[in-house]
Amino acid sequence: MYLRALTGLSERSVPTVSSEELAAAAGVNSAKLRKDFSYLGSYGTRGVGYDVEYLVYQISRELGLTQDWPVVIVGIGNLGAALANYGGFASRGFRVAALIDADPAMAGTPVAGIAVQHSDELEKIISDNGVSIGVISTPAGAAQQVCDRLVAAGVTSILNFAPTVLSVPDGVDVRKVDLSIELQILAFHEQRKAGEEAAGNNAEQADAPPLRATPASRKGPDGDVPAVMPA
Amino acid sequence: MYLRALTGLSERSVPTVSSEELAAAAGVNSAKLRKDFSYLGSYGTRGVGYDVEYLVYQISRELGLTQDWPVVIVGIGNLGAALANYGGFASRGFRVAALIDADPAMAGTPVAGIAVQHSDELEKIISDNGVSIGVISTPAGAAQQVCDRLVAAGVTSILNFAPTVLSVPDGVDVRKVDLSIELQILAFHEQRKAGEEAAGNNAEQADAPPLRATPASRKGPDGDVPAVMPA
DNA sequence: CCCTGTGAATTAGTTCACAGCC
DNA sequence: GGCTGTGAACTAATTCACAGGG
Repeated sequence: MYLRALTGLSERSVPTVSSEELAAAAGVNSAKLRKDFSYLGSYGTRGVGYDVEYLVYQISRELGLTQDWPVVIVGIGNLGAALANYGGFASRGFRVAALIDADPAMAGTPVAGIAVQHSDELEKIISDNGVSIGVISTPAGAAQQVCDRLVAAGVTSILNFAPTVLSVPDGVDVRKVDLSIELQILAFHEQRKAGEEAAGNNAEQADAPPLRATPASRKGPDGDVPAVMPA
Repeated sequence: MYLRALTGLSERSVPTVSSEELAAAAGVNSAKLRKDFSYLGSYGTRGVGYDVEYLVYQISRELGLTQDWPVVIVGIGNLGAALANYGGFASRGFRVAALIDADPAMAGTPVAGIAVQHSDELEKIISDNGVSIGVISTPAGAAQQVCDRLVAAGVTSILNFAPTVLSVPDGVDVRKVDLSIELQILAFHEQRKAGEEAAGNNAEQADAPPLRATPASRKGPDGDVPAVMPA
């Protein structure tokens, strides 16, 4: 989050920022930002602020983005192709080492400038390129099987776009991206906006989903309107 | 999160779950789950647990997923097409009301069974369909302009896949999806795995990024290894 | 004098532990 | 007897507020 804000400043050639400014850009309290950064080291200058470029580098390094991460994308449908074309990867140290698809007809087709390879080659590709991160954008039915092969071939981190829960052995990380979750969050806020005819509430881009003031004790079938929760 | 776990149970026709079981499936503590659910009402039965279908419905309703949300997708490249084809939307109450692209050559082309419409029609489509949620999957350069038109036409929630920060008036929600963030998180854990030659650490799919034990006081140029933070 | 870095104070979130109900 | 619902206890996160350096 901080890195994204800093990258923006960097692009606009801003040389330094104060915790106050950067916190505003990132949408957090400045004390929180200073405390967060203090865990990385003392990279600021009292009376001045933080050097943007230096901080970008330090955060990138801490996040492991200064090294080269070869990744493979398995499942080159629309989503796989979109990911292969996604500009944000390269600038973060991610290199698309290979695109893999089970469809023999796809083999050889260039997507984002890289020829798609058949899944028979999966194990060889992983070991030849020393890939430790795999992206799964196959249909749900194929995901677990692909996952098992990736893991057996040595992949230890998996980004799963398929709508299935993957099971993996200990020591392997899986992160699941559900494209509808964000829409659900928007719909939730949207619903609350609509229900705000009564009180004179403030509408903004809050992230917390307020519901009810106290644990409540309703029961029985529904029908009523969402209420209000702590914070 | 709970809803996803419950949907899985529902598909396997499991009639009831205890807080313990559901908590395990969702990866949280059972007391937390019970407290969370208590904010929605008393939907469990002591000695038995929660009725899966009933709970699915109650949570869906609270999240606003039992109503129909027409959405438009603007920018029908690979990503837009992938989103249009994404199965997870329909099951959550999201209905793709229209696909919009600025390229006149795209107009009329069916994507996911829906004919792409030209962006000249944007305002009319929004108002005819009562759309309040828009998805932007255009290139970065077009995003702000599209956003402005959506907002002017009455859209009050925007899901932004373009790699830009959008500015919107008060009362409009924007959520940004950065596909590389999840990869960054994986890379971070991956880096930490690699750096674990020293201590006999436990590797698992932790979500928290541990860094250093105490605010620290290093300075000067880099070169050293990530350290360890609170929890 | 401005702005960082950080203990102390405060606020929020989680877990415990058990009364109460099925 | 088993499991929910929830105050109380505990743990974590955030913010305050200010000493101290540039």
